[in-house]
Amino acid sequence: MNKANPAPLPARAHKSAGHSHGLNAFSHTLPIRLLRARRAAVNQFQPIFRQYNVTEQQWRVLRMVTSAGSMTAGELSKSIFVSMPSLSRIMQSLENRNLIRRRSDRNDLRKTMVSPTRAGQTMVAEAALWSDTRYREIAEWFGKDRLEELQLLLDDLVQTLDQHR
Amino acid sequence: MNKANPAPLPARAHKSAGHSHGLNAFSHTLPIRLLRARRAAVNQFQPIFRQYNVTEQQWRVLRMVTSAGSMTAGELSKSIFVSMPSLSRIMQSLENRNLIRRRSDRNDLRKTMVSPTRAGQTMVAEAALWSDTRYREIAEWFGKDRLEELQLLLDDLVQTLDQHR
DNA sequence: TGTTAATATTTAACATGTTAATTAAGTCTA
DNA sequence: TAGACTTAATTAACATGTTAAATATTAACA
Repeated sequence: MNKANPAPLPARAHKSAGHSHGLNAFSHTLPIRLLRARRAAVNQFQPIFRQYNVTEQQWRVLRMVTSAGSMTAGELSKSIFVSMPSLSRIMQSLENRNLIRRRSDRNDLRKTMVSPTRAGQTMVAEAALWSDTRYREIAEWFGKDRLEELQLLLDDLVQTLDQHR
Repeated sequence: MNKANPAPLPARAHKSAGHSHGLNAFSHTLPIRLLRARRAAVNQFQPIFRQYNVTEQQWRVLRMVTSAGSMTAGELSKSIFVSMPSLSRIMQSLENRNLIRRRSDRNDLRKTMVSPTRAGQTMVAEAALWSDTRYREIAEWFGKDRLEELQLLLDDLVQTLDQHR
C-alpha cells in the first residue's frame, strides 16, 4: 500500500496492455522459464535429498562446507547463494542434527567458522556419488555441448543483467 | 530422520567424493546457475513490483487473471506455475486488497472462478507498460537472438528432464 | 440410491527467501 | 580513548514453496 513515487509511465509499449502477446503469453516469460527449468533440474536430485532427509539448500550447505573443510558463514553464504538469514536457520538445524559444527573465529569474534562433523562428511561422501552420477546422466540426456552452451548463456545473462544495475 | 530405503550406491563416480571438481565447484552447478539467472531476471522487475507494492507471484497472478478475464483457480495455478496452496494464500491477500474477486462456479461448486476487479485491471494495465518495456530492454542488452536461443534451451531442458521422470 | 472414488480447494506444518531491525565486535578518528 | 562508523551474524515479520491432511463437491457404479 505504499506508492511513494508514482513516476511517469513509459511513452507507450503495446496497443492493449495486459494481453499484448496472446492469451497465455505469461507462462512463457523469461523468469517463469527459468523457474520451470530450475524446478525440473532440482527435481532430478530429489530422490537423493529424500533419501538423506535434507532439503536442497541444506545439501548445498553440507556439500560446500565439506568441500572447503572450514569457512566463515559469510563466505559460505556467498558461495552457495543462500542469504545470511536463511543460512542462519539452516546451520541451526544442521548443527542440531550433528552434521556441522560452528565456533567463532579467534581472530575476529564476529565471524563464525563452519565445518562438517565426521557424520556430515560421511553423509556427503556417500550422497555425492549419487549426485555426481545424476549430473552426468543429465548431461548425457541433454547433450554435453548444449548443456555447456546453456550454462554459458546463463552466466552471460547474469553478467549482462548485473551490469545494468 | 527417515531412511526408508538406503538402496545400493552407484558403482563409483569420482575418485574422491566431495571435492571432485575443485574447491568452489558447487557454485557452478546447473541448479545454482538457474537460480542466479532467475534472481537476476526477476530483480530487473523489482522496481515495478515495489512501486505497485506486489510480490513477483502476486504480479503473475494479477497479470494472468487480467489477461484471461476469468478462470478457475486450478487453471490459474497451472498457467503461472504457482502451487495451489500458495495460490490460495495469494488470492486471499489480493482479494483483501480488492484487486481480484473470487466466486464459485455455478456448474461445479468445487471450482473457484477468479477474475480481476476494476482496480486490478487498472493496476495491471499501468504496470504492464513498465514490465513490457523492461522486457524489451533486456532483449536489447542481451541480444534478441541469444535470448531466444536461451529460452529454447530452457524449454528443451524442461522437456528432456520431464521425459526422464 | 447409497457407497466409494475422484476432483478442487483450502488448511496445516515446516523450510526458505526477503527486508529491516538488532546485537556484538571490530575499526577509525578527532 | 570515547564516540561514530562498519562488519558479521542473528532475529523478526511476512510471503512463498512443499508435502500431507482436511473439506466439500462431483462422478461412478454396483
